[in-house]
Amino acid sequence: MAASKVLNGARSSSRISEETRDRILAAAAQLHYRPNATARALANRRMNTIGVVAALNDGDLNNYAMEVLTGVLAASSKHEQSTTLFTLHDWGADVTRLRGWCDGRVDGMILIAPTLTHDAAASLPRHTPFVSLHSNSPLPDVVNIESNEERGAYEVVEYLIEEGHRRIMHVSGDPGLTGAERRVSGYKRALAVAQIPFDEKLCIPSTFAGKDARKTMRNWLEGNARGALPQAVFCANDAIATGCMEAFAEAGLRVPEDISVVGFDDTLGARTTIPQLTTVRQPLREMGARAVEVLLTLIQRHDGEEVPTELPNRIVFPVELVPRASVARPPAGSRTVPIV
Amino acid sequence: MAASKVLNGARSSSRISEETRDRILAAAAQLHYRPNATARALANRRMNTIGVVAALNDGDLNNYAMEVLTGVLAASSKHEQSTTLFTLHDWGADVTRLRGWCDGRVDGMILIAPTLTHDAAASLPRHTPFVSLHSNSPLPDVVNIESNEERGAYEVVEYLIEEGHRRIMHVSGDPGLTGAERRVSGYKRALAVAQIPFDEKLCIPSTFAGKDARKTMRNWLEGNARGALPQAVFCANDAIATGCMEAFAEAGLRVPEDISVVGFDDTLGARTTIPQLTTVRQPLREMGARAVEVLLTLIQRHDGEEVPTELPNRIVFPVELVPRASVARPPAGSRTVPIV
DNA sequence: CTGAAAGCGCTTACAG
DNA sequence: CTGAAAGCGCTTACAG
Repeated sequence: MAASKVLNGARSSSRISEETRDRILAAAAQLHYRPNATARALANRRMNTIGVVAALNDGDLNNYAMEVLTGVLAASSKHEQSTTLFTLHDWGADVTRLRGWCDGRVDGMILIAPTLTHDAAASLPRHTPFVSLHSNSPLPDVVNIESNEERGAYEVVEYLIEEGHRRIMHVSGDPGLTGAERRVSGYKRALAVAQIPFDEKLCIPSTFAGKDARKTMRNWLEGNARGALPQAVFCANDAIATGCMEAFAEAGLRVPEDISVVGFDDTLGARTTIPQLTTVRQPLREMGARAVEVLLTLIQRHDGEEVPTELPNRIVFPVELVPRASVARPPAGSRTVPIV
Repeated sequence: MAASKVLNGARSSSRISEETRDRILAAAAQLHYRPNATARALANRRMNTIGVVAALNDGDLNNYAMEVLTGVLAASSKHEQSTTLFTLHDWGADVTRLRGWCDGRVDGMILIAPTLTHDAAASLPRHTPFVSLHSNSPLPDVVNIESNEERGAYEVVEYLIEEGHRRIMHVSGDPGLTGAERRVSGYKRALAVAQIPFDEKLCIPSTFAGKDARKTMRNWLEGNARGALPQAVFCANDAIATGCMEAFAEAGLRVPEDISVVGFDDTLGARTTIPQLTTVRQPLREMGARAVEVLLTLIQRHDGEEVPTELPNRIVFPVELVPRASVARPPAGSRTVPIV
């Protein structure tokens, strides 16, 4: 009836008389009428909800995902969309679950740092729009939001070099992940530009989880003489940096007096270490917010609305060096690598 | 048709012949049939989704809420429920929004640390079941999950006293919040038992946000002579403790050599400070998981199912002292308060 | 054991 | 400007 129009407000403005309008409103108020979201969703084919999918490490969301989520929440609440959060343990094993969630309970999905095989990606349902953030590989028909990681890595290593460091270690993320590889590239490029030879023994593989990095660094410290210590460590993310700082503290090494440390991401954790961490800021919240905006236009288009916006397959955000207290000039007597 | 029964599986087991059953399944597979969640929800009056509501500080979820959320996510995914996350800025101003979310899009709501006035609480819709965690005041008809905060505060202060501290500062949470007050009580009680007179000047009001605590402690350090320094600080949560540790680091004070610090909650942040933080563990994940279990039985009951479980209004979880590296015996020459 | 029918609570052409 | 009707895609008595 007309009730629907009136109650949905602005939409059909003028076509109802003041009187019936008031009558409807009065009745609604008296009956404590509350529209039902599921019925509305069924009729509209629109749940006004967006889904967010992230993998859990050790049972919890990491700081990186949290930052992105924060941006997503802000943007979707601005657009009066609910956001439902789905977690999985392993992108490979859990695609089936992911597919199952695309049953109309959400209008679209944001995938945070998915690592999907080509086949898995191809099996994603076509009736649900997707946006990914930092996808490990390009997903067909999915717009991917990423940041200029290689450049960030380059800049932070360049910065260390400018501060006088030459013997710079890199503790990298999970081997095989694009994000990890891009940081290694940036690291190598900065060394090359400064004509510092790349030393394989200073490029230590680890994972993006802080716990692993702590162990990795502990082992390294046990297995190497004090003289082998680098002047600075470029860690592939803030969690790794924190893990390394813990290992250094245990070994009696002071940051930054004995060794400089830099991270990547600029998550909340980067500001609660002591000293605060020099890092490369990825605008994760903005990226999360943008994911929502993009997804929303994808959903409109999917609904058949004519949306003029052009959408590229990739959106690349700039990164930014954030100097804080964890970097100092190398200690006077520290061993340096001769310029080749 | 019978299709519904077959596709919903186990439910009506035997009453359909093998043959039609197979026929149905085959057709479903061939048509790529996917049940629609909103239609199902409308018919069942059950969305299989639970809502979580938390307030934002400075635009993001704090570590406390994160831990709870993690527990909620684990439990709801175990029960094959989605969880949608709602954020608000102010419990007082946003009750209207909260009410609006109770429109069938979720089957029940978990409120994380709500601070609702009596009136606001009374205005919560009766058609949606609620569970609260650490509610600031008892909510009518809402089961509240909390922990033994007073006892936790008592135990950690007692521990500091056992370690030889007598001049113990407390940096408290937001004045007026029950959680903050309970910690103050425990602090006072432990002092009283040890016959240490309560010194108002050592009970510093702050807020549960780490940033504020950092400022609070900075100001305190500037306004007080070094001799006035306490031997130990009991902080009302881990974020406050981290903020204080930062202020101490800036002032050149070493933890725990110059001053001991303890926190409360045992969030992830407690393990990434250097030194790691001695704290009082609240089993936040378990509490979040329990909230889901309780809410689910509330929902069943609401649906008219006979659920035998008795549900108390309050569920109180025990807390546990977690000694780590941020506490040492007080420095030899430090000023102590004479026993009265 | 199976199928036709009504209903969940909305929205939206469509005919007056 | 307004109201009666059909439809969104399921589930569940109910009659065969």
